[in-house]
Amino acid sequence: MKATKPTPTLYDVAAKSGVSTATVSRCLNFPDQVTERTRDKVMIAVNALGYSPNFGARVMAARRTNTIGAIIPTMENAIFARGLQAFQEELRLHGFTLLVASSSYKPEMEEEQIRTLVARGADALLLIGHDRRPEIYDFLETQQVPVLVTWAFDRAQARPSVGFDNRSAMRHMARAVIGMGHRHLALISAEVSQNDRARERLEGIKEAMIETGLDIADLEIVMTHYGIDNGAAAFEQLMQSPTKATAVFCGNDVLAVGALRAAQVLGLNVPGDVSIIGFDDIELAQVAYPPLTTVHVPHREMGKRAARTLVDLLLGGGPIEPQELASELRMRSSLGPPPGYQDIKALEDTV
Amino acid sequence: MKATKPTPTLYDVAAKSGVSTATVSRCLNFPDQVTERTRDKVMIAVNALGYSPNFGARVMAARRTNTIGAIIPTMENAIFARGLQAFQEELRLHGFTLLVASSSYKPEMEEEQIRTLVARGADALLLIGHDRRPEIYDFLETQQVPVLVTWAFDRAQARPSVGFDNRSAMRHMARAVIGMGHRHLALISAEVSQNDRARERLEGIKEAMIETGLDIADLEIVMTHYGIDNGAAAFEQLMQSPTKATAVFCGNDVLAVGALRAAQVLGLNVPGDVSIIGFDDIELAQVAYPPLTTVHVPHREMGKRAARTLVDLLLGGGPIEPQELASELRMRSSLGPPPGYQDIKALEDTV
DNA sequence: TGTCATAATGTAAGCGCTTACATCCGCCTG
DNA sequence: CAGGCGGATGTAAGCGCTTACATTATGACA
Repeated sequence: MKATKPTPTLYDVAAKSGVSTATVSRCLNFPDQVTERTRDKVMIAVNALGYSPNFGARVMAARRTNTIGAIIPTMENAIFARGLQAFQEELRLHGFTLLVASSSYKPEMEEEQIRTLVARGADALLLIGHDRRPEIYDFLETQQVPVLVTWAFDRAQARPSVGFDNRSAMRHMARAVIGMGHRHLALISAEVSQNDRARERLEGIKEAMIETGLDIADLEIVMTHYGIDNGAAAFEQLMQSPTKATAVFCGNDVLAVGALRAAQVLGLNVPGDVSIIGFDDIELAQVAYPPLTTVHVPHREMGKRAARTLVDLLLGGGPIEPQELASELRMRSSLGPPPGYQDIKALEDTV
Repeated sequence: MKATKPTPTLYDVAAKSGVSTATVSRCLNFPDQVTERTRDKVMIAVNALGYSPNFGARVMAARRTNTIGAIIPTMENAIFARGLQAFQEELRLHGFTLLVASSSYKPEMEEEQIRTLVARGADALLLIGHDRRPEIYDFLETQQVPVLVTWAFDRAQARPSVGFDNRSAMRHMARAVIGMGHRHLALISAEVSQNDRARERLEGIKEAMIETGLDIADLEIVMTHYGIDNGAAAFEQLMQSPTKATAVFCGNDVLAVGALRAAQVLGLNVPGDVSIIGFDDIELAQVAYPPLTTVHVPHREMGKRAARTLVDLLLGGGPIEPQELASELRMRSSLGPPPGYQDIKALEDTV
């Protein structure tokens, strides 16, 4: 195309500084294996030439890329952003680079991205959630690319993960909601068939209902895609149902904010007429009106730990240590007692 | 580390299918240069062996990575997320991969990231805004890595950009605000010294003030870092000033949402007591309470165009065509007339 | 059937780096 | 002062692929 002045190579640096290529390479990769004198000579040449090592050649010769790939469902909102940022920062600290791709919550797309990242030489992969065709895991195994799952923690799963227990987090929240007196519950969720996180959150609600003697058949569920507008539409749909729920759980904060908006449009008071509960605790949750009761996920901590885990694995070689992080309930004003509520619980307590 | 069964190479495939390595390579890269018969033979071998080309080797031999790097100031909030997502989607369509890094709004960090991405063989770079030490641009030139600037558009700058004119966008907004009767203006901005976007936005306000006969010395400015809490703190500071502003511009929506929250805490009615104006129009802006008047930036379109531009450049080789996109005012309820306002403008109009 | 343009395939030279191994040098020991 | 040792440096063999160029097969045409 344009063959102007060629980029300087290791040979140029070696020639200019009067040492061998091996020494230059060592200067760059293992500075302490080289005399200070030599190192200075070399660095001067490096700077003078504006030399920068060729990635491809380096990868090929060293047979590793120092790159870690991550595939998140979406970049469009802040759900994964904070965790990913922390992940990246930690990786950088250890000299690794992050390669990000997003799958738009589509499994086929995720598979393609996995293949792409592997083809690009990712030394390891960070994936969100466990649900995935076994073929993919086989492929990863064949290619000898280690995988760490995050945003979920489930001992029952074969793959190691660094994350939190979606089910128990949601169970805790549901208990709190039921404890406030709510009996008519609803859930706006993502499709659960290929999303273990969504499925686990749903299960959490069911478990809490069973514990407290509610009939899980009464849980009204609307499945939709994540998105503010979808959340709003789903909420409207729920409000048209005959058994009007007094508490609407949402699969994440984005849906919940949509629900909040729809409530406003419908002239419903939150939490006076209906309570709305989110999940994730992204910035949106605090800023929404009214502020959203939600499950706080330790995004940054999770990202950081995931990075450390992967780095340890890649450098040390030891097996991955699964880690469970705690999530917390953030009680804000979008949750209150159901309309016309008398303190049944207080009554029960006296029994 | 672990030297189990080695990954199959192009040679293995060639041997297994009884053709030369060149033919295998062509099969994979330019299928139509090869007979169907041969192609089938080769593909069978590829599948049988589970062959996947080695990225490093490919990069080295072909001298390009099909990777484009982007450095954004932050991943933590949604400011750049949507644009980046669109950028990535479009790149993917053309077979390019995106390498993202974030600089936390720190110039030194950005420089380091630039070097890292170049070292990783990015074929081109997408950068936010123009402000950057000349040395960096020199480096990029030496390395022959083309750069596209986005999130800004300024004909006066040497580098090509695909974006919008921050100054004129803010000028339009300021005109509208002044037109509503506001005379006491304030701005919460990021430090402008190394941020041309922030600087241009400030200039836009000043221009509008000059146009309308206001004294730019009266514009109260608080500089802070982007962040909800910083926005809140800055707003509180402004509200303590003797000449209380009736309209507070914010460098972006994140700051504005912080201001909104601070107003609520201070018991100020928005826009009754004070108007608050954002910039960017991210999701937060619509969801905030009251909904934020802001400058709508065509994030997705910008990302997409930037991707196309870079792809065209890399494939076609033609020079980069700078493109200016339009931004729009989004008038929502956080902006209203100043307290006790009489319609001076209507009066003026009759003159 | 022989020619010749054209398409298909093969040959082999790198791409720029890392690293195992060889060499060299300086200095300590006996 | 010879011998030996260890640290610094040099030599050169690949890493797995692409691609310019050489060679061979194909088939249209006279």
